[in-house]
Amino acid sequence: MPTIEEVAKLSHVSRSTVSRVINDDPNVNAGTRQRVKTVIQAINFQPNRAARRLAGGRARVLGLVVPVGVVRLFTDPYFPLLIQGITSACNANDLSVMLWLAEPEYERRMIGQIFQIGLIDGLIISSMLIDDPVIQALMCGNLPFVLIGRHPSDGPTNYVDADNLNSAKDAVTYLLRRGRQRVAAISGPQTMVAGLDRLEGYLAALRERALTADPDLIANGDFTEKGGYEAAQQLIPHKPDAIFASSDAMAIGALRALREAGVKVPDDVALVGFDDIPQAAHTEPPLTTVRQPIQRLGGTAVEALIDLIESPGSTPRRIVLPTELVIRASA
Amino acid sequence: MPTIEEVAKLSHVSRSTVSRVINDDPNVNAGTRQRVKTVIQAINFQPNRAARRLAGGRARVLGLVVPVGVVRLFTDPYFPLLIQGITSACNANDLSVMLWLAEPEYERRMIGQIFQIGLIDGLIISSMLIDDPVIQALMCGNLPFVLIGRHPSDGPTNYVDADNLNSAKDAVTYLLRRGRQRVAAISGPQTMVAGLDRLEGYLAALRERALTADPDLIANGDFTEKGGYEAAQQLIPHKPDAIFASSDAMAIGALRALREAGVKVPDDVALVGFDDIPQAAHTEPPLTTVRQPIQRLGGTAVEALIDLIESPGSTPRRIVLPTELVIRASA
DNA sequence: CTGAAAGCGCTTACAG
DNA sequence: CTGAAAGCGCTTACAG
Repeated sequence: MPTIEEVAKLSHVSRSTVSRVINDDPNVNAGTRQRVKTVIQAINFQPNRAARRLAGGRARVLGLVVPVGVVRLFTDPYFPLLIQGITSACNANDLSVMLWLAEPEYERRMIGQIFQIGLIDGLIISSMLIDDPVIQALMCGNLPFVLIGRHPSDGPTNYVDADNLNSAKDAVTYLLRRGRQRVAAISGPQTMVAGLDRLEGYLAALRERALTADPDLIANGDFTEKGGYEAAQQLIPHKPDAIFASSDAMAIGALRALREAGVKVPDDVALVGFDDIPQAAHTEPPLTTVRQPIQRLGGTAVEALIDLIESPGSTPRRIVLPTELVIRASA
Repeated sequence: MPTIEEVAKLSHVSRSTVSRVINDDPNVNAGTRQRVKTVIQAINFQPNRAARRLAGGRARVLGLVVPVGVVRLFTDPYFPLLIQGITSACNANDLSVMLWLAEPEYERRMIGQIFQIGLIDGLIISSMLIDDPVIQALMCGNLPFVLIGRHPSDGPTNYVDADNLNSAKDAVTYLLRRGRQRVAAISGPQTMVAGLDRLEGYLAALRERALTADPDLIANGDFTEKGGYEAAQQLIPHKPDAIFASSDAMAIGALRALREAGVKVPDDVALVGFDDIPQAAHTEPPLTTVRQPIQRLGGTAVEALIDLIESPGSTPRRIVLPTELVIRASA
């Protein structure tokens, strides 16, 4: 495995100069730079990341924390897509990814690892619970990090998020405009900001039309198919004529409950989901839903993090990406 | 961030001794060890992995290469489950995971990275093409690696695999025993060992009963739903009374083709899949299929790799995990 | 624009 | 059982 020392020898310069070339330091004579680059190519030199990091440079490695159990990981296409978006952006930027899937049993140890591992330049964290201790700890440390999904704290947290509130509001407004009178909501878990914001969007849409929210028309789900199914069962006796589900998985569960209850979609009850997962196009009837730019969310997070690593201490990055209401047959 | 130096100072020993304690070197006096451990606890010291690795020790980081595009990554629950199994085993062993999702455009660069990054102790690679250059390169290098899915080379490669050949053979034998006369196969891509082995199992089952394989009853798929759909369409005119599909995704595609052609499953055509993905239980009719222990595959790979890192140069590890034929309604 | 030197935080012979 | 020293492969002031 070639080292910087060998490159230096072969190109008749010092290690310092080779290091400058590697790091694109402008203070190198063009000819020298060319010579060094040729040697690097020739012997296929790649700087050792561990050494680089240790010496105070960048390892060019990002950490990614995905704190969900198996069930959601493979139930919900959100995560593969997100991981894909992140990986893709990292590849494009010559960065590697270190993945932590948080399992509750190991969470404490994981927190320790992530900080002190000394191996990563920054961290991306997806869908944390609002009061997750990891975020608290991170805010006290000095490792740059970007959240996927905004964090409600006042601190200078950096995040990238879909515009959950406004998309939910738009979706519900759409139902209202189409003449629906009793629009119900199946909310996501209120321990996650996405759950909170989507419900808030629902309420905002009602408020805008001076409608009062009916507690009987709001049922709690947990973003899963099963949760949506049960929530819909709870809702049906109260005769909604539309349901806004905070996730497609829950919408699909609701669809099942409605079918079982003999309720026609969209004739009796219009149904709108959130996410636009692949199955959404293949339900019966196909689901009208809010499309999140999941991969772009991941890519944008990587870019924000790179930015943050390169210019720390600048103003917090808080990026909100727009969504799109995909109208199919269910509403 | 505490360093080994501080631990040494606080416990009144040298850095060497602290290092020995960290690395469970038996040559440390019990009292000293206790004292050092107490200090480590007290200041929450975690050794810097980059430094450790650089100094010749272990970073306690494994690399994971998953060379598939988005489509398969989120179409196929195989990968999330595998990643989960690997992560889980790593957590249990205090190891971190570095993930590379190989995108074709970056594959060459990725290969370079993986070797020379100097950041990982070993590598797990899943579902490589048979002639993938990464494996060639890896065999020449000196980074310990374990394949998920066997490699047909003669070299001393280490792998963990499901028993694809025998499971496929058993599945087909099951169809034959139930009196099916014209058992067709939808094969996986023949550029992957799993595709190869499962087809080989099909052929072996026929051979065992002294039946000749009919080329018209073998159609090529690519492990996707679409591929299975098209393969089945190709098969139907040749009147099979059973189909063995090399993956559930393909079986689901075949089911759709059969339904569209008005062919009844299992009455007219019995259908067996492979994988036992979650949807398999919810098709109409529910799918009889071969269940792979995907998570265990991942966990076993981690253990084999740890083993390999700790005792390099020992005999190659080639572990084949048994599967299970899950009988539902389709055959 | 370039090089010599110190240092990042560890591990590992070596000597005792 | 323990410590002093060298070294892993880089980066980064510092001096020129």
